[in-house]
Amino acid sequence: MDWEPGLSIWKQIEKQLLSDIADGVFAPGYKMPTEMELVRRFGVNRHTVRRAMAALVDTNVVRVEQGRGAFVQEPILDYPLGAKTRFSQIVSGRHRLPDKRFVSSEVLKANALVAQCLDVKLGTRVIELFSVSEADGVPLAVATSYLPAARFDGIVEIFIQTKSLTEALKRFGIDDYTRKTTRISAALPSSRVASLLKQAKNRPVISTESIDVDSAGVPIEFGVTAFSSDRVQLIVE
Amino acid sequence: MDWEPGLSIWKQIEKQLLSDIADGVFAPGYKMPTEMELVRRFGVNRHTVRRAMAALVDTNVVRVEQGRGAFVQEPILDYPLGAKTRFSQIVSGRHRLPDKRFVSSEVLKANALVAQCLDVKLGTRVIELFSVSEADGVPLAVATSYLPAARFDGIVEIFIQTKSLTEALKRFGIDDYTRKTTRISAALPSSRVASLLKQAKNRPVISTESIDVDSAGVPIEFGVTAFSSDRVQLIVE
DNA sequence: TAGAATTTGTTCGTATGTATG
DNA sequence: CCATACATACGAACAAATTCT
Repeated sequence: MDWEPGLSIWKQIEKQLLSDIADGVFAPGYKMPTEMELVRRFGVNRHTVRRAMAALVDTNVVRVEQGRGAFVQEPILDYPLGAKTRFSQIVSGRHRLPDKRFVSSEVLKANALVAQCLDVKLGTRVIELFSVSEADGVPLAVATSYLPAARFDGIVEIFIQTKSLTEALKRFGIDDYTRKTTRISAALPSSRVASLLKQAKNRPVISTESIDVDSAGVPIEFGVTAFSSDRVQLIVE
Repeated sequence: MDWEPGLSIWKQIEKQLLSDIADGVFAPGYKMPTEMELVRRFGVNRHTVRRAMAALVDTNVVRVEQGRGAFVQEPILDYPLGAKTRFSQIVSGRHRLPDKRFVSSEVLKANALVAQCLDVKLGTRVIELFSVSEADGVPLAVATSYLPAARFDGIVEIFIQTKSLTEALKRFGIDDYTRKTTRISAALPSSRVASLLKQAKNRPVISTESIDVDSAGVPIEFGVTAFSSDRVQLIVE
């Protein structure tokens, strides 16, 4: 690399790395070269490389983790939390292609939490449905939904076909439902969730618990969702 | 330890540990004895101890972290996110004693994010104010507030006296202000934030960015808050 | 699961060029 | 011309976190 006079070397390196990222040489979510590799590539001191990287961290273009490396920040989707927000609408409204992948489902007896949230008796049979929400093929969240089995028998098959819970609920006569309350917390993902999200186990997830009710106010779904904190931000108005 | 007949040993151990926790022998947030220590204390096999611990994890009384140990879960404060929610009201409403500790403050020039959120020119002088919000002496959140320096000159001293930003803003003629939007994400804390929160660096925080506006709609404060995810849960109606 | 290797973070020290008064 | 301050750039050593074997 030959240096233009008048502009400091670290700024020229910053510029070069920035254009590499823009060109997709280093893709979002993936690891950047190590400092030593960049030292060799640019033929400068490690401090100089670090100065350039620090500038990229400042502008939120990359994120650095001690002992692991530097990673290109992914575009963050703003996910508004409202009574009627629907995943597919939000994602396609951002000009990204939404998809909801079925993972697995099971019928089991409601534990204390599920029973309370769905307002059913302890031990009532409920459907547990795992799915992954994606945008442009990148997983954004893994959702666990609980629905009363008696009322929604066979909904899983419809969900697999339509890839939409909203759509599946319509087939059961529920044209409209609203989000009641949402509890928000943060946690580290289990290895299963981390692998479904295709993210490192040490990156946190935003975890939400929410209850959807039909127009009569009867709970129809209790959902636990883990959002990748690197790819999604929740917005409250 | 002598075992009562008719009740499985692991349940008796669970009961004993539960009462130890209730008695404060193991305090919230602190480490439980290691499995091997419990094995020696109860004179049983490690599997029996693990069975009891698993029950405590199920009921969310303790949390275990691989390689670190088991920790007594702390009581989780539900923190409603609303346009007019005030920290001290929420905490005292839960019959806990709120406190807001001043940490440090500084006057500096607004960077891009701060300038945009406060709707001021880049480089405008702003007050940066760090504080820790506590309930019963336990830190719940560290807050970083940015206020335009020109309008709120001397507010830091008032904040230190009154321990309340709401109160301090009143002295500047702001009797009422509302939260506009809140962005919610999750992250791992910096070492500074972790130590202020008195929590492990590998436990995530819930991070919020919010803008407060006065009754005329003019931004008066931009706040970045890191909530301990082990002690606080955000609630959206 | 214990230690080695890898990778980033921090702190010394040295030297150089530039702007300022 | 000199003194000072400041940003840049390089070198070496060690600390801390993670990953590999």
